[in-house]
Amino acid sequence: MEKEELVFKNYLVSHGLKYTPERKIVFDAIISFSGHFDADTLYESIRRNKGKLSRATVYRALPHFIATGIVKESLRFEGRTHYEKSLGTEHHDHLVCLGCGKIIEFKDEKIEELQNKVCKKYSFKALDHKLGIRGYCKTCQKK
Amino acid sequence: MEKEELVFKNYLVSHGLKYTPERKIVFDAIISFSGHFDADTLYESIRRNKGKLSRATVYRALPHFIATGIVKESLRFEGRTHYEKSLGTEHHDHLVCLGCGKIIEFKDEKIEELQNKVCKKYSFKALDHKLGIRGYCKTCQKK
DNA sequence: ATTGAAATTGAGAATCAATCTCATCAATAA
DNA sequence: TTATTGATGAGATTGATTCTCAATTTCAAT
Ligand SMILES: [Zn+2]
Ligand SMILES: [Zn+2]
Ligand SMILES: [Zn+2]
Ligand SMILES: [Zn+2]
Repeated sequence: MEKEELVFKNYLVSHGLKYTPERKIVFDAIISFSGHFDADTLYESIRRNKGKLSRATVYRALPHFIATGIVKESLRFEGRTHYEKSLGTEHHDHLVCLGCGKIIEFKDEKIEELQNKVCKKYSFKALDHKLGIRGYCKTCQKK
Repeated sequence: MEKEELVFKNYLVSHGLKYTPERKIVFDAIISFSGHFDADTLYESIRRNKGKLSRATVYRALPHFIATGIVKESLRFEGRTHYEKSLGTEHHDHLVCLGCGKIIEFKDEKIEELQNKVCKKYSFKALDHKLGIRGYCKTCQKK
C-alpha cells in the first residue's frame, strides 16, 4: 500500500472508521486525477471506469479526504464546489478566466506572509484561505 | 432623489429597464443595511418592514445592484452567497470566524499590489478578487 | 466459524438556494 | 385606444448536496 493510501487508512481507523472497497475506489479515482474536479466529475469518472458506486458514497467520502489533506476545496464557481488533490501539491491560489474557464495557479510567498501579518494584527488564528482573482486570460483578452 | 438612487435609476433607464416601486423598496432596504447580508436576509427584512414583495423580485434585482456597483458579492459561506453594500465602502477582504460567524474586514495595500504583479506576470486582466481567510477569532480561540 | 455491535452502503427522498415559467399588470408610445 | 415591452407574484423547477433507512459489510471477540 502506498504512502498516501496509508495516510488515508490510518486516518479512518484512528477515527473508528473503515477502509472499505468503496472508499478505495474513490481514493484511486482521486489519485488518478490531475487538476481540478468537482464531485460530479469524480462520480462520473468512477462510473465510467470502475462500474457502479452511489453518488452519496462519493459525497460522503470527500470530507474524509479533505480531513486527511489528500483533497482540498479549491474554488467555487459555476454553482459547484471544485476540488483538487493536495497531496504532493503545494498550496497555491488561483486566477480564473471568465472567458474560457481556464485556471492559472500561482503562489506568492510575500502575499502569504502579509496574510499572516494581518491575522496577527487581529489575533486571528487562520486555518486556511482562498484567494481567487477573476478576469480574462491572455487569449480571451483579444476577443 | 439621492445620488445613489440616481445612479441606480440611470443605469436602469439607460438599459431599457424601469425604476419600479418594487425596485425602490429593495433599494431602500439595501441602503438601510450596514454589514453583510444574504438574499434571504434582505428578503425577510423587506417583508418585516415594508410588507409583501416576491422573493423572485429580490433575486432579480440583485444583479442590477451589482452591475451599478451599489452591491458587491462578498463571500460565500454557510451555503449561501453573502453580499454587502459597496457604495461608500472601500474594497476590502475578509477574515471569517468558523466559531461564531464573525467577519473581520481588512485591506492591505501591499497584498493588493502584489496581486497586480501576479496578474501582470501571467498577462491576466483582473476584474476583481476575493481573499477570504478562515479560522478563529480572538474570542473563539479561548474555547 | 459464528456472533453482534457499529459502520457503511445504495437508492431515492428531502433540502435549500437560486432560477425560471407564465399569466397578469403597468408604463409608454403610436 | 391599442400595441409593445418590461415587471411582477406565486409557485414550479433546477441542480448541488445532504439525509433517511433498510439491508449489508466489517471486524473484534467469542
Ligand atoms: Zn480565457
Ligand atoms: Zn489549484
Ligand atoms: Zn469567533
Ligand atoms: Zn466586507
